[in-house]
Amino acid sequence: MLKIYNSLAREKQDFVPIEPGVARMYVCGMTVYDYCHLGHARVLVVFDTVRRWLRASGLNVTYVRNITDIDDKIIRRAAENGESIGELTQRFIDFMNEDAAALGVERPDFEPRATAYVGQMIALIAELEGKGLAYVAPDGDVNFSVRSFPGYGRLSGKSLDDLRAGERVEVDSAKRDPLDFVLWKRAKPGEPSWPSPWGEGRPGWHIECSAMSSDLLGDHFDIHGGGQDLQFPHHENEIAQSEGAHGCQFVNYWMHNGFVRIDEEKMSKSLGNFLTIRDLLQKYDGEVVRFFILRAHYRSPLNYADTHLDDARQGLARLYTALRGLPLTSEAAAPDWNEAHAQRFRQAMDDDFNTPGACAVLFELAAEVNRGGVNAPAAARQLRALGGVLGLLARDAEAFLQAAPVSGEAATDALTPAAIEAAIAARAEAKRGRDFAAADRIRAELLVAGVVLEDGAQGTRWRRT
RNA sequence: GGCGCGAUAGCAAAGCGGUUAUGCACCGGAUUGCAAAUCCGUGUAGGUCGGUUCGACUCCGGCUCGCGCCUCCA
Repeated sequence: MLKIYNSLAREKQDFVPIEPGVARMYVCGMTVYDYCHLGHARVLVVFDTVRRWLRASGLNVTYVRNITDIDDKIIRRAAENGESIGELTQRFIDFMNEDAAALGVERPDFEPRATAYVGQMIALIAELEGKGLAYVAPDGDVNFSVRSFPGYGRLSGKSLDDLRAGERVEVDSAKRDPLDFVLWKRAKPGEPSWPSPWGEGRPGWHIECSAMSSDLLGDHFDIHGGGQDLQFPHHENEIAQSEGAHGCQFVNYWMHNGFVRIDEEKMSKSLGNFLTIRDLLQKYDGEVVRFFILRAHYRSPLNYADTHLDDARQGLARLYTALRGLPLTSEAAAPDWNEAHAQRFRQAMDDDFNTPGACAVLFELAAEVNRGGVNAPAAARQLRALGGVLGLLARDAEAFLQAAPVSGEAATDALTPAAIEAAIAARAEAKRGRDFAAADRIRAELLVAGVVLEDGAQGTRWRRT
């Protein structure tokens, strides 16, 4: 039985889908005005893995991840660049898709763009206005009235009075309560706008997700995910909008992934430690990055450091080493769920997506393979199959182990496979003449170039460090 | 100020009231011309003080330290 930590209940709960055999999930995606960073990578990978596990559990999953393609930052960035909003957002949507693919993230079933759902947003706002939950402020914006929605603060565990007492809530005279938030922004000159019952304007951020999720998944669905930082106010506001408008429960299970830190410091542009996925892929294989993310539990903080990525690379290399010689089948094979390792794997994943525990099982399988014996071939197939459930180990083992650096200095200097094979042949010749000094010199030179040799019964194999 | 989370061996990271997590690194052995890879093995844990218990890393409480949200943010 799958258990999910539900942020709403603040405890692990059995996952019971609304419709038996079906899981509907929505995850807050990117605002597309810049490159995706490591924090985005974590949301991408974590919920991709959630989706894969739900599917492996036999559920028919519908996965929606939205794209915010209209917002203050986008408008500003496009103006700075002197390009249209459409050009800017499309470019970064393409980059996002490239980055996600490098991390082994599958495309969601739906990737709705906010600008394609303005009609639904207007309808939703009108609904809220009709129910007395929204009002037109003196400045022309339409705001949501948090005081009119009982239960506001339930997800974040905040009470309106506590929030009001806080000093960081900005006082805005146009709002009846400082916590009220904008549903519809009145157009300013030169900004993109849409016609509405409240005049020309554009939607607020929070209303997007309420409109797109109910349109694609219904007014009540199973799982809603996102980064921890969205719990308040974004998700709190989504609940207020959706439940306020529809009068029914919005989401059954709320999932929030933890933050990424860099060298024990919060990742931020001002500290200059802001890592984009692109930067990271210069140094590390996308699958290594994915493995790094999955080796920590999704709710824990994840600290980035080069040494941790190096560790992840070494670990993944161990798994791939165990898969050497296993032919790659065109169809991803399903695991044998009756087998002991698979059962432990399932137990871990069923416990709130305990991917570190699941990875441990992968290593146990690798040891089983390496030990040899009659069970080794089955263990290798099982290793590949269970890895596949996590979106890992889908490549040919030698291809992974011999993969050259993608870019940067290391890529330019990297020896070609042909050069390496030539060196190996020269070394074999030296060995035949029992000139071990010459053979060792060749091996040492290759090692300096990042190539390790392994002499085996069937000749010499190589891999990159 | 309000609300919440965490502290596990050199590093990373899980489960678990009594029996090996796991990975990286390290050490010993096997293997190898020597290595590498692999196997076998040893060692290194559970912030601190107290409580519950026959027994606690695991439950409860205090303390210390670290972190997050309360503002756009994955």
